[in-house]
Amino acid sequence: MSITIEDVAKAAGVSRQTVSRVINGKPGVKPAVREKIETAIAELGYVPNLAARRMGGARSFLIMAINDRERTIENWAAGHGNDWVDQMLYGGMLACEARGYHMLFELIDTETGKAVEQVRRVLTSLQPDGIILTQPHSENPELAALLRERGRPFARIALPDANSDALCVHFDDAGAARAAVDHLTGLGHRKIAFLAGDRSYEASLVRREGYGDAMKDAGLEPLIAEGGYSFDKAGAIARDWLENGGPTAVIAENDEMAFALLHVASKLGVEVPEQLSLISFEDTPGARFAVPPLTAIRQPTAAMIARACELLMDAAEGQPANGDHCLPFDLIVRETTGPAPR
Amino acid sequence: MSITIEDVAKAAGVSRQTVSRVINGKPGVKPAVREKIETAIAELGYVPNLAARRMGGARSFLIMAINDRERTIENWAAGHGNDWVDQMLYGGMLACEARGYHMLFELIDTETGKAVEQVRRVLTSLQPDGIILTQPHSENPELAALLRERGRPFARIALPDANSDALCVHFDDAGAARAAVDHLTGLGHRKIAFLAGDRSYEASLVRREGYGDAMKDAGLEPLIAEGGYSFDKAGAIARDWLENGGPTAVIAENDEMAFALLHVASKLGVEVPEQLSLISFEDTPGARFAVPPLTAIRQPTAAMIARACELLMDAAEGQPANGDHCLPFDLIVRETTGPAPR
DNA sequence: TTGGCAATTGTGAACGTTCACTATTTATCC
DNA sequence: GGATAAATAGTGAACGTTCACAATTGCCAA
Repeated sequence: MSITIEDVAKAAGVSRQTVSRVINGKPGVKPAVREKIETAIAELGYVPNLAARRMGGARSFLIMAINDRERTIENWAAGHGNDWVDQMLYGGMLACEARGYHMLFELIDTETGKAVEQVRRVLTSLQPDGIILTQPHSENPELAALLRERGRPFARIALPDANSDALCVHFDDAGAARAAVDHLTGLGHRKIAFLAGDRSYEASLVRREGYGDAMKDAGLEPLIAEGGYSFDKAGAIARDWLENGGPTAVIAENDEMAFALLHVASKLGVEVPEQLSLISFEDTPGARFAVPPLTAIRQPTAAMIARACELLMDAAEGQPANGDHCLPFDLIVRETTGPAPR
Repeated sequence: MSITIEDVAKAAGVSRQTVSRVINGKPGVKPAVREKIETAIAELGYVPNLAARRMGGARSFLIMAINDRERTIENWAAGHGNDWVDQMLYGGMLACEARGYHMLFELIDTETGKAVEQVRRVLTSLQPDGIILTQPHSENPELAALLRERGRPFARIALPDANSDALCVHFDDAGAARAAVDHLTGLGHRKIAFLAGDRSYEASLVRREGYGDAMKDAGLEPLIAEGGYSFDKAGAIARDWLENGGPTAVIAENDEMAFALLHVASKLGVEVPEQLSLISFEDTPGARFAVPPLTAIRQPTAAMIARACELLMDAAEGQPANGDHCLPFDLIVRETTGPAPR
C-alpha cells in the first residue's frame, strides 16, 4: 500500500540495506549510488515508517517530556493555564522537528510509587529516545534509577545534584534573585521584600538564598514572606505591607503574586512604581499587558527544554552527554520599577 | 530483553493470539482464561509495545493535532505565548490518555502546497489514528482531500462546511457575540463597538455578523473597527474613541486588544467600568489578573479538542463519526462591565 | 599479475504485534 | 447420543525496518 524501502531499492537498483544507510546518513556508500538513491526517494516520495524503524531496533525519534500531573491539571482547571507547558512546547517542538524527532508530553503522578510505574509504562510502550524530567520528577531518585537501569538518556530540568552526574539543565536562580535586588538597590530602594512561593520547591530555596546574600552584601535587612504562589495569600500580605509602611519594593516569585500586589496597590491608591516597585520572577504573557507592565526576570524555559532536547538527541545518536548546563536569564525592565520614594 | 506477549502466553499457558485478544478487549475468550491472562499480565508487568502493535497492522494510538506554524511561532517569539496551544493540550492530553492514546502536536506551514506535503509526511511516518485540524488548516480543502483519500479520520476545529459532512467541532461564535451585546444593552449601553480582528479569520466574520444582528435587533447602530488582534492598533483606535466621545462599551475580539483598551483608558484617566465597559472574546489566564479583571467570553477550546479526540478515537475503533458538534460557551462577568454612564 | 585489505554492497533473520485462517472444544437440538 | 453449529483457541505469515554478518568490488603494492 504505502511506499517502502524495498520500492526505493528496486527503483535505484540497489539493496534495502544500502537505501537504509542513505536514509540514516551512514558512511560507506559511494557518492554516485547515494545520489541515485536520493533521487529515487524524492521521485517516489518515500517517507520512512517510524514504527517499523523502531521495530528494526533503531531509534523511535520520540523525545518525551514529563510533567507533574497534579500541578499541571490544577493550573488548567483553575484557569491559570500553564505557560510553563507552552514554553516547553516552544523550545522542545522546534528543537526536535529540526532533527526529525517528535516531542511527546506526559503527565505523571507526583506520588513516587505511581510515578515510577507510569514512567515504566510509557517507557516500554513508546520507547522514547530521551526523557526530560521537570519538577518535581527531576528530583526523584527512583525515577533517575529506573531510567539509568533502562539505559535511556534523560535530562533533568533542575539544579545540579551533587551526588550524580546526570544530565541537568537549569538557570542561575540565585543570580537572578541577586540581579533583581541589585536593580532595586540601584534605584535607591532599601526596604526590599521577597515574596516567596513554596519551600518544597527547591529552586525557591535557592532564590531566597540569592536574595538574602545580595541583601546582606548591600548591608540591608532581608524580609521574606510566604505567598504560596497564590493570588489571595499574596494579596493579604500585600495589604498588610501597604497599610503599615512595609517595603518600598517587592520581588514576587511568580506573576500571579505580582498581579495580586498590583491589584491591592490599585485598591489602596498606592501608585506603582512611584510608591511601590515590583519585580516578578516569572514573566508570563500577561506580565507585559498588566497595568503597568511588569518588570520581570525572564526564565529561559524554552531554551532549557531546547537544550535538553539537543543533548538527548545527541545521546540517542551516540554522543552521550552529562554534567550541568546553566543558561542565562534576562531581567526585563518594564514599568513597575522606579526610583525609591523619599 | 523486554517482556513480550509470548512471555505472557507462556505464563498463562495459552497462545499469543489469545493474549492479544485480551489486551485488545476483543470478545471470544472464556472468562476463566481471560482472568488467567490478566493475572499473568499483571504479574509480569507486561506493557504492549506500540511500535510493534502498529507494525502488526493495528492502531498507532496516536492522535495528531495540527497547528499553523507561522502564527504559533510568531506568538511565541513575541512573548505572547499560545494559550490556545495550552488549552488544546488540556483538552487533548487528558481525553487521549484516558483511553490509552497519546497526543502529538505538529506545526504545519500555512502555504497550502507545503502544508499538504508536510501532512503527507507525518501521516506516513507516524500513522496517527486521527488528525485534528485547526485554523487555517481546517479550512484547507486540499488537506481534507488528502486525509479522506488516505482514509484517516480527521476533525476540523472550525465552522461547519456546507459542502462537506466532515467531522467538525466548533462553538457558537455568533451566539457569543450576541450574548456580549445583550449583556451590554442590559446594562443600558447604546453605543457598543466591536473591535474586530482579522477578516481572513472566518470565525471573525461570523462574530461580526452576530454582533451586527444583535445590534439591529436592539435598534442600535453597529460600529465595527479593525484592530488586527494587535495591541498597538487597538490602542490607537481606543485613543481615538476615548478622546472623541466614542462608544461607552467595547467588545474586543481578543485579550490583547482588550488589554490595550485598559491601558489607554488608564492613561487617559477614563474609569473602567464606570465610564467604559469592556468585554473580551478570549479569556486567557491574564484576563482574570487584569486591573480590573476582564469580563469575557470563554471559548470552550479544551472541550472542543477533547470532543474531537473522543470522536477520532471512536472512529479509530470502528465508530466513524461525522457532522458538526457545537459546544457551549460562557460569558464570565468580572469587573470591566457596568451600567452605562449617563 | 596477483594477493591482500579496505571500501562498498547484499542477505537472511529478527523485532513484537496482529491478521487471516484453521483447529479444536463446547453447546444445542432433535 | 449424535450431528451440527457456535464459541473459543491456536498457527504461520506479514508488517517495514535494521542488525549482524557475508559477499563482492576496487585499489594498491609486491
